Amino acid sequence: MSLAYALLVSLIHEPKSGYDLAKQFDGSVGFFWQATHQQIYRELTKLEQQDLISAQAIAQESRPDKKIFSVTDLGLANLKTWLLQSSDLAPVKDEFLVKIYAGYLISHEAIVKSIHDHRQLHQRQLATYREIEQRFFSDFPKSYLQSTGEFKLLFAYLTLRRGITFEQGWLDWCDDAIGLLQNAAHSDLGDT
Amino acid sequence: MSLAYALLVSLIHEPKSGYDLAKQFDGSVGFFWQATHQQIYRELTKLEQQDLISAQAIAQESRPDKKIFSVTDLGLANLKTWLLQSSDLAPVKDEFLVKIYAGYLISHEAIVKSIHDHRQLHQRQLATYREIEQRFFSDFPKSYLQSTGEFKLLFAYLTLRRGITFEQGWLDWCDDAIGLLQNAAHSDLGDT
DNA sequence: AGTTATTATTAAACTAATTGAATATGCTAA
DNA sequence: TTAGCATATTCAATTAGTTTAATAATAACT
Repeated sequence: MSLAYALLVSLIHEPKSGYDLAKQFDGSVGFFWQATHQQIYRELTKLEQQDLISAQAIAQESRPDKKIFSVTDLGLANLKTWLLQSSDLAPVKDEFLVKIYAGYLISHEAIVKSIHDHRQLHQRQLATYREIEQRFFSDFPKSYLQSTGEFKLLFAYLTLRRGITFEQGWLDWCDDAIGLLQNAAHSDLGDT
Repeated sequence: MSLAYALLVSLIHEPKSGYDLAKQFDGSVGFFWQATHQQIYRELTKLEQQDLISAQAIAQESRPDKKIFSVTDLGLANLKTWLLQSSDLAPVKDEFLVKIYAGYLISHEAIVKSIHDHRQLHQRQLATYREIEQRFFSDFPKSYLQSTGEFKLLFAYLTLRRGITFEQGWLDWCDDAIGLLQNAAHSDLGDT
């Protein structure tokens, strides 16, 4: 259900093909809602049947032909209705935290290593966000407050900021956790 | 796949029935991995067939009979193997962020209201975590470093800390976002 | 010339997850 | 006393998501 709306949001931001959507939705909606190309193409077919989007066939010479999808008036109306509905908290489903919870079952070193590895993944994700920030939002929010109208950017900026503090929160947690585990290891060996 | 391991983790922490598992797994694993009772009962059946867990039928007088599941040696071995494998970043799937991204399509007031509403949900979740912290971990990590052996608690504490900073991060973001939107609204109306 | 990579879409099979009930027992409160 | 609630589990149907791969066109490298 939400996938449909995520696609509408991406398409209203900028009309595009299923292939474009499959590559990270467009580098922004894709950061907080992903799906495989299979899922996307199937959903697009459904959305077209419901007249929420319409396809424009583009014949290409140097590449296979493609279909560019745009949101219809009906689709936009549907989307706006959805936007006004309140959202539940997104259920957290984090395999890594399940593993941490059961960390007492394996060796200290193994857990510290897995936290360290995981930290790197978050570090990389943060770097990606930082790049986007520099490239597109280096003058936010100062410059924003002088110009009017381009609200699209403001909202993209808000979601980006959430991504950044989320990843930073993970990095802090990893450092914290490794510290605690090393303290625990020391007090286990040293102080008797 | 991961559901199976989440169940094993919860059951190794403490053997319990499908019904118990369905009520938030046990108030801890359930915070970062949830499933409906349907899903849980089906998965338990599978796990039993694979000899990863074993059931003990408990006849009860004042209540319907139940089955208490425990993790078998095979189950524990499987679990440990899984624990040693590295985890990908948990994919973020957050409907609320999709709505924020499309916030420019609806009125300023509507967005601010939805952020405010969402903030309350996170506030409540944070309060839940804080209660758990006070009830079970009020002396952490100080007291922990003096005692040895009870690693179970340490790891539960680590996951709880992640939950707390996650929710606090959301609260900060909401305040930030509302502030930015109100500034934007002011500069729109006031400064011409 | 042939292999690999990228763009672009579709098909089929399967697994996981959600939704809505049904069933059964006994307790509690109107 | 009977309606509703908490415990406890199971069935059926549907929807969502994953996996694997087929198809097709061209670019780009070797």
